[in-house]
Parts: sequence; structure tokens; C-alpha cells
Amino acid sequence: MERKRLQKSSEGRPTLEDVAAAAEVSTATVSRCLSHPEKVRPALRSKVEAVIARLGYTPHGAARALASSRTNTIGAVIPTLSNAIFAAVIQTLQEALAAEGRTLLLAASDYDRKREAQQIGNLVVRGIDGLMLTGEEREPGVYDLLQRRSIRKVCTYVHHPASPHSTIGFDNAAAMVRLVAFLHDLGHRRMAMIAGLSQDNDRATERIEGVRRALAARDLAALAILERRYSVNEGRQALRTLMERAERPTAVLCGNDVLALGVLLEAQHLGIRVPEQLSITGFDDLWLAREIMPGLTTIHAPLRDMGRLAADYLMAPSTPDEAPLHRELPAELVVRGSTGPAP
Amino acid sequence: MERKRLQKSSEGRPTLEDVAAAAEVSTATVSRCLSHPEKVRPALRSKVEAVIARLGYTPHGAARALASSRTNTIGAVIPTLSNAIFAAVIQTLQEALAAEGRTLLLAASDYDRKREAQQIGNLVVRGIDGLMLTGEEREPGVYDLLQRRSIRKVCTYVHHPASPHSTIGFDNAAAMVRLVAFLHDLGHRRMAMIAGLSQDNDRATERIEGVRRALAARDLAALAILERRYSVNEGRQALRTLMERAERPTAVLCGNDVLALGVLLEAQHLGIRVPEQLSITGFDDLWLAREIMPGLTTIHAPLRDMGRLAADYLMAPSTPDEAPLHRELPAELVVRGSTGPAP
DNA sequence: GCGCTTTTTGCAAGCGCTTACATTTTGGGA
DNA sequence: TCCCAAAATGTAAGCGCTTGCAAAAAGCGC
Repeated sequence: MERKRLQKSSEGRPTLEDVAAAAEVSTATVSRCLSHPEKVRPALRSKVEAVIARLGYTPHGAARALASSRTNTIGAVIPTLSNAIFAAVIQTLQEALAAEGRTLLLAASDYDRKREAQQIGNLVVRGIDGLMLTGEEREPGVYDLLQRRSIRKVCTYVHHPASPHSTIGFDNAAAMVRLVAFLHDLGHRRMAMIAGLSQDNDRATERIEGVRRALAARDLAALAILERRYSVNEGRQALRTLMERAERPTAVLCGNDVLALGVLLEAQHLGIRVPEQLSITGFDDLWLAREIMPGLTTIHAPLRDMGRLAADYLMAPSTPDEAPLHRELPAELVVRGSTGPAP
Repeated sequence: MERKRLQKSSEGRPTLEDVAAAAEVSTATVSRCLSHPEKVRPALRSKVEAVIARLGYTPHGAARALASSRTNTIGAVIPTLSNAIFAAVIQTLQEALAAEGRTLLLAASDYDRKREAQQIGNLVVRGIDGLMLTGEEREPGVYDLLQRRSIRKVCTYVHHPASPHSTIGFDNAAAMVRLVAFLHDLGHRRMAMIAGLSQDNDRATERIEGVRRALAARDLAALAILERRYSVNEGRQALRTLMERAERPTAVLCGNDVLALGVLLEAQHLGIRVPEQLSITGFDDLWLAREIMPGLTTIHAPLRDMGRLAADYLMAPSTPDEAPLHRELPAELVVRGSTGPAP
């Protein structure tokens, strides 16, 4: 025992107790200096702070978390960082959290629901105060778990005003409806869609649904709705597939900008003039949508706002039984050179 | 007291103690079932596991970390997720960590050294077993802190075999030397560089140094070395600046692919034929380097290997006083259409 | 079966911090 | 100067888990 104490004070990092001893106050006072400075008289406080600085003391996060049952950590699960739209939101989220002294635990699901559930489980065990999720649809039991642990959560990239879970995002279906309307007004009647894989991805599903609905409302139907992984190459292949059909589309709606870029590049490769012979639309408004020639007509996803608002929501003090938050962000149509009147 | 116990077992999450009671064993045994299953007789173990499942028990990360002084958490600090090369490494890192039951704490420094030091401090307080860093140069005191806390660390994107800190990456300078040699062999003599900002960025600095050295070795000097933020637009502007000079370069070496893309687009905009009139090189080999027309000659950064190896290193059990690891990854020259013989 | 070694289990002391609650100090009136 | 409410500080009981050590059980050779 005696030896242990000695060891402790000589080697290793200093503890609250060491600080308390050196400053000749109780551990409670030191703790308060750190967590509720206003509850300590200024004179004493500065004395303690001096000792803290001298000893190079830093609190022990785990001990703190255990005693206070708050971790100051927020989790986030996204499909993948390889897609710039998720990277952008995480970037903003992290900035906003860091500004308030929170840290970010990150996990990726690779668009796999089971894997997502597992990753969420990991984060929960590790201890988080809040969790940012992508989309709303998930493995059964996940929301229960979060509820039981009273972990705040928010689904991003979607806006589901009637859902029991908070959502911060935009209306994916409505955005596609706008795109279809825009193309229809340009005279397009033969449209096809190259969507993302709808499996385990409610955003992709909603985008498809939006196109279906919008076309149906105009007594039309899609020439084809192809589902592809989000990659340039898949976009290229998909366009070839479409162009081999007897009835060729005059406009192709893509599930995101990456697919659209593939389509655009392949069209140029095939000698199809864009937009004279073929109109192309994307989704997300990545920076290359603006840089490419011709520029890509697309939907601007409000990524930074989403990250910022999610951070604010997850850091806000939570009251029991509060109503879910539903925040709709504008997802605006950005018209560029890849679309034009139907041939 | 009595009341507390009652409350505890009725509401809230079950604890190790609850499991122990229900399984009629000691808490030590339950703990062992979780952390060292091989030390428990199979019969007993399955009994305990059944109870764990029935009660829906999950361990409490903070308590575990406090008692064992291991967090199973690895930290990473990168400049920004907005650059795909960092996103890619983080993606791989996260995958590899998750596969071994570790979680990732992420922070971004925005290419600011002070901010980086602060973020590292946050992660350390929060508790991490290891830390992935970008580059080697940092605020004084940072490495001391990590040392005192005996947190394993590794610097990525660089290879400094003589450094006391582990590095996993490639030789930035050597890569540029290769690029210059390649251009020189093509007959280029008037070369300019559009580099990233070298402030607080040793990778950018080394790339510049590599170009300087390689040119000097050939009795040449750069027509200009411009430092710009990594963005398409900055690349465009920089090319204009270069082309306004009396002596125009026949080749432009860019600090990364994003700048190079800007240069390429601006060249097309200005009616400068690439590569007939101007050769352009990038760095990183982002996917668009391959997709763009003409393809970008660049250096392939081994991002996935770096992430994978960093994960392995950070998860490996550390022995005191071990020598730093230095792992050099190949950064190969990828020749595409943006370079050609000097005009 | 017996005595011994080798496993398995249980005991209980922390890990470093927070926070009710008790105690002391302070600061004003009167 | 004295008294009392209000403010500041101290006391100490945990938070939930791990782990060294002791005790008990299980094997094993004869």
C-alpha cells in the first residue's frame, strides 16, 4: 500500500488527488474548478489552476465518464467516407463538435444494414452521448437500444416529418420530382434513370420513388430504372446498356453526381452530344459538377448545414420525452450545361 | 442503500453484478467470460453467456477503460476530410480497426499546427491507445505528451527512416524527383511548380524540395514555384499567373491532383493544347486523374496500404522502448495523357 | 483412493473522478 | 458586535469493471 502510493506520486500521470494535495484543498474543489469553475472562489480557483498547470495535470476521460455518466463524445455512422458527400458532412460535424469540446467517434457501414447495426452497437458500448445516422431505415432493435441507453440520435440526409425519430435533411423524392418536371418542361418524354442500389438505402429508394411518381403524374413511365453502385465506371456501363435498347432515352436521371459523371464521360466517348442529343442530371452537387464541361445539372445537397445542425442538435441538453426534431433543408435544383431541350 | 439497489436492478441497464447474480457466479468470472473466455470452463461460460444474452447486458466502456487502462480506441488527426486522400486513408483505417473491435476517434486540424496540437490534446484526454498523425512536423510538446501517456503513434504520408517517430508512407521528395526526371527526359527544360501551401505541411515542403533538388541536379531552376491552397480554382488562377510571364513553362508540376485538374481545365479554357503545348503532372492519383481527358500523369499515393498498415501498427501490443517502425511504401509514377515531349 | 500439481473460481481492492450531503466560512443586516 | 442565511469547501460514497492473490476444485500418477 505504502509502496503503491509512493510509486503513484513519483511515476505516471498526476491525478486529481495529487493536485488536491499539492494545492492543499479537497479533491472535490479541484473537480469543481474543472467542471463548475463558477462555484469556486476566484482566489482558490487560480491557486488550483496554477498547481494544475505546474503538474501538467489532465483529467482522465474514462474516470470522468464513469463518475458522471457523460462522455462528451458523439458518434456518427455513415455508409462510407469514399463518397465525398459523407466526408463533407463528417468534416463539418467534427469541426462543430470540436469547437464545443466534444470528440467524434466514427464508423462506416459500407451500405450494409447488419454491419451498421453492429457498428452502432460498438459505439454505444464505447459510450456516446449522441449519434448521427444516415437515413432512417435500419435493423430492428437499433432504435430500442438507443432509447434504452437514452442516447440522442438524428437521421440525416432525409426529411420524414411524421417519423418518431429526429430527421435533419431534405426531401429526396421531392428533389427528383423537381428534376423530372424540369426535364419534362424541356420537352423530354423518354427518360431513364440510373439509380444507386436501393437495398439498405432509403435515400436511393426515395429518389427512385420520386422519379416514378413524377413520371406517373405526367402519364409517363421510365424507359428503364437501373440500379448501380455509385461509381464512374458503373455509370459508363449503364449508359451503354441504355443506348443498346431499341428506344433510346433523351434524358438520363442519375442517382448521384458520380454516376452522372460516368454517363457524361461515356456519352462523350460514344460521340453523343450533351445536351443536344442527351440530357443528363446528377444529385449532390459535388464540386466537379461545376468544373466539368459541360457543367452538370444537379440537386444541391445542403451538406454543411446538415452537419452543423446535426452537431447542434446532438450537443443540446436533452429533456426526457421531448418531441423529435424535424428540420427540412432546401435541396435546390442547379441548372448547368448538361441539360437542354429534347432533340 | 436498500432503495438504491432496488432501483438499480429494476430500471436502467444491467451491470456485470446483475449478470453475476443471475448466473450465480462472481463478477470476476463474468468479467473473464467477456475478456479472457479461454480462462473459463466451457460449461460455466455458456451458462454466463446465456444470462448475458437474456439480460441484454453490454459492458460499460468507460468503466472498463478505467479499470484496465485500455480504451480500445485509436485516434486520428488529419488536415481535412475534404481532401479525398485523407478520407480514403481514414476509411481504410476505420475498416481495419472495426474488424478488430476498435473504434476510431477522429479530429481535423485544417492544416493548422496549433489547432492540431489542441485536437491531439482532446483525443489524449478522452483516452486513446494509439494515434495516427499526418506528416511528422508538429507543435513542440506534442510528442512529449504522447510519450508520457505512452500512447503509440505513427506519422503517415511521410517516410523518414532516421526519425525517432514511426513513419509509414512514401518519400515525397523522391517522387517529385522522379517526375522531374521523367519530364526532363521528354525534353522539358522550362518547368514551373504549383505547390500546396508549405506552411505547417511537411509533405508539401518535401515535394517542393524534391523539385528544387532534381532541377538543380540538372543545372536547371524552376521558372516559378507558386504556393496555393489545394483547390481547382487556385490551380486555374495559378496557371494564368504563369502564362502571363515572359518565359512560359512547357511543363507544370502540381502539388496535387486537384491543383493539376485546375491547371488542366484552365489550359483547355485558354486554348492551350495538353500535352502538345503544355505538360501537366499531379500527385495522389485520385480517381478523376484517370477519368479526365487527357488522363493525368501523376504519382500514385498508396492510400489503402497506408491506412491498413497504420491500423495494424497501432493495434499491435506495444513493448516498452521498442524502436520506431519505418515503412516505406512505393509511390509510383503513373504516366497518362497530360504529359508529352516538350514542344 | 491419496497426495500432489494444475486449473478454475472467488474475493476484494482499486482505477480517477463526480456529487449529494454535511460542515465551515463569509457577509450582511440589526 | 452578534446572528443567520447564503456561499464555499470538505467528506466520502459510489460509478462498473479488471485483476492479483487466495481458496477451491479438478486432474493425474500410483
